[in-house]
Amino acid sequence: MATPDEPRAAAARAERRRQILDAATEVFAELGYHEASINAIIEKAEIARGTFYLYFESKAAVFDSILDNAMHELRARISRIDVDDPSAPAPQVQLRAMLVRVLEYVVGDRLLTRILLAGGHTEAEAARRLDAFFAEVRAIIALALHHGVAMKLVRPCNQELVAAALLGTVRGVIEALVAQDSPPPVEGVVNELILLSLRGVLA
Amino acid sequence: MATPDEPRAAAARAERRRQILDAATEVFAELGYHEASINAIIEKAEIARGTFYLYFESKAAVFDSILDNAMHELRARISRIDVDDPSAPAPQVQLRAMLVRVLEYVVGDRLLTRILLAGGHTEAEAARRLDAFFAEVRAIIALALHHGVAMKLVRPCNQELVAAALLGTVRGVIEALVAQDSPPPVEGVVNELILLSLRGVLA
Amino acid sequence: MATPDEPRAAAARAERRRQILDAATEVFAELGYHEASINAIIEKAEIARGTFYLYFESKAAVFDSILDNAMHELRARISRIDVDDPSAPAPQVQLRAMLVRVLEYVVGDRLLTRILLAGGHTEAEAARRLDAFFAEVRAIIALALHHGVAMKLVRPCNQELVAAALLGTVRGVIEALVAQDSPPPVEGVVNELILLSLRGVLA
Amino acid sequence: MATPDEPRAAAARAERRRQILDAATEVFAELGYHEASINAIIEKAEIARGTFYLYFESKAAVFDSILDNAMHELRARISRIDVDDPSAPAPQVQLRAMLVRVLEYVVGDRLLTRILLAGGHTEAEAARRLDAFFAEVRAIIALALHHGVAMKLVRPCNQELVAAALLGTVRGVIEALVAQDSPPPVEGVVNELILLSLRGVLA
DNA sequence: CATGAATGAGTCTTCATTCAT
DNA sequence: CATGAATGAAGACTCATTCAT
Repeated sequence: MATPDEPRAAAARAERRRQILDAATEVFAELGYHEASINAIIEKAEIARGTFYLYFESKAAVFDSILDNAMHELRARISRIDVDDPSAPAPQVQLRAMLVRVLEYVVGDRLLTRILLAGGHTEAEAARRLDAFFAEVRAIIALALHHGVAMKLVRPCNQELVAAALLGTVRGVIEALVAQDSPPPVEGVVNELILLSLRGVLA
Repeated sequence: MATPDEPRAAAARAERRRQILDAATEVFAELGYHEASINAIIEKAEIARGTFYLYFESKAAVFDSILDNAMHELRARISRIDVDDPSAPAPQVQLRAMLVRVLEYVVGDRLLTRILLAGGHTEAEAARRLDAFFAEVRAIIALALHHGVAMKLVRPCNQELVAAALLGTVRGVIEALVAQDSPPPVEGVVNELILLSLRGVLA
Repeated sequence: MATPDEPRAAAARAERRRQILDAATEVFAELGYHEASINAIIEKAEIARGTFYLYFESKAAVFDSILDNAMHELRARISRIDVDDPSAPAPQVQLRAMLVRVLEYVVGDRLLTRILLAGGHTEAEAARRLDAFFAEVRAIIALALHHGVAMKLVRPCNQELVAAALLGTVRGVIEALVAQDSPPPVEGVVNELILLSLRGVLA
Repeated sequence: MATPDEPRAAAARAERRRQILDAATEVFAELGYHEASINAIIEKAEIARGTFYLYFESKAAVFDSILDNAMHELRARISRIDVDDPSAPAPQVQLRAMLVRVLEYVVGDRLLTRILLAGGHTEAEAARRLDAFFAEVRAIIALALHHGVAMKLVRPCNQELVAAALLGTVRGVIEALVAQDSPPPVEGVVNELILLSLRGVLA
């Protein structure tokens, strides 16, 4: 009797989850982790208090889930630049494509991005994972620089430091983008970004 | 009879205030605004609950005071670059000196810096002022770019965007610095930073 | 499915509210507004701290609610005396009936009455409303005297002053009544009260 | 060396006490016992915090002292009416004189009177003594009625009850008086009061 | 599964009182 | 005597979480 309902039920469940996640995202983006109350979330999601805890075990859990999802999406858009495969596009082309993907995602979900960049989530677990994520990205950049230097494409430099700097550059641009109500087309922004960064590091 | 005591009393008061401010800075840096409890602050400062309220009217007030102080110090170290006065040092020299001043301050008070960069201080007033501060800095950078372009020193670019990017670059570097237990000498960092940024924008 | 529960839930809610109101009335009557602590109220009501705030938004709010209710009941028992309608009972009969109604209510809820007469409720809003209430009653008495004088039933007098005096008289009697553990039958008290007051003002 | 200073010192001490008492009276009259803070009192008295406790052992103590003083003054103005001494003025004359004395005092120190009538001083000791005072006055009135009945001057009545009523009458009038900014001459008020009360009780 | 009433630990803040100078 | 900095007990209120229906 339950069997044929199961997939339908699972779908319904996933939908519910989504509904809560969306409401929570809005609330967290607007108020930050601490000021955001379960109350605000369940009101926006139009569910009862207890229902919330049927889908997430705590306020921290929704927050982590939201962040995880965002980091997952970003990871999917960030790829190591392939310099070995001769059939791959030129490094600059790959870089540009990646930046376009990232910025488009980021601009497309400004709420999420705001949460991601807000920092100060004393929610311990989330803070740890977010740090880890940025460390990961920094490492990717550092590695790219390393390869670049080896290939004499990039000037010699303190790669760790420059990676941190470049990550900051991108974050600065993203912050500027998501702060605006109607962000400009991503293409132009990426042009500036690449111009600025590449000239800074190329040999 | 009371006269000679007055300055001493005032000094004692200032000292006490400092003691609280220092404790609060530590706590805010470690836990963020919300998780930081008055309890934690007074325990670290080794004072009684009431004493705290003798020196600050609320938790928000200490926090604001800490941030204000930091922003004040930073403002004092940030100066517009003088390109008109022929007796002034070359722009690049001025820029380097400024960056050294700023980074040295920032590295010297890592706790404060962490608070400054943490963001997500739902303390409304503080958030507002911090935003204003960064907007100010961004405006200074944008103006410098503007002059640079006019003087043909800087390549034409979207100055607002590049200013946001450069501010991000510096923040990225600062974050990397304050995250380390024993930060490297500031000079070298500034060299990298200048190399990276200037090459990115010069004509 | 939810429909039949709704009225039951509403009833349960009203009951809970009553339970808190009753506990609070006892506590306020015994200790006065300020000494009465939320703690004392919830202990007497045997509910948790949070539950209290589910039904009243603040200590002041319960207090106001209690007073409002008392004033409402009293207003319902106080009526202007009708001297125009020939089918109405004689003024003295109406007066007596009103006093019986009022005193019976007052004796029936001695706790409430004590709160009402206690005064000194620094709870600003409550104080304002209570003053307004007594002013209202005084005005009704003054008007009655006014009519009485016009009809030559009442001797000429400073009506405002006499109204204040008569209100005081009734309050004096009420205070005496509620101070006793087993108040005497209201009828006798009303007899004395009417005898005393009427002889004082009749022409 | 100390001896000749002693009286002077004692006088200074008494003056200081007075100064505090006056300030406290103002504050208590305006704010009531609970809202009145030691802070407000010492500010108005222009003394230091510790100094207050040199003259009164607690907030309750000042309050008690103020009330005691007021009750003392009133007691001095309230006297049993002498009906036995043939050389004494007629009872009604004595009564009138007493009421004039009382009302004049009461109008002359409206702040004190407000405190006296405010009630709701959860300050336990004060409440007890105030109750005792009013009980005392009520007893005096009851006794007078008793004598009056015995002498066939007063109609038979429930003397306790009527005493409570009459005390209420006077309180009602006093309240009306002290509520006004510029109270009317006491004589007229006493006339109304006597007319009202005597007619109510005379045989 | 959904509900929402109930819970109580935890927070900030006030203020009467003390005591070293 | 006078001072006022320091104290800490006590109070009102919030909000994440649980659980009986």
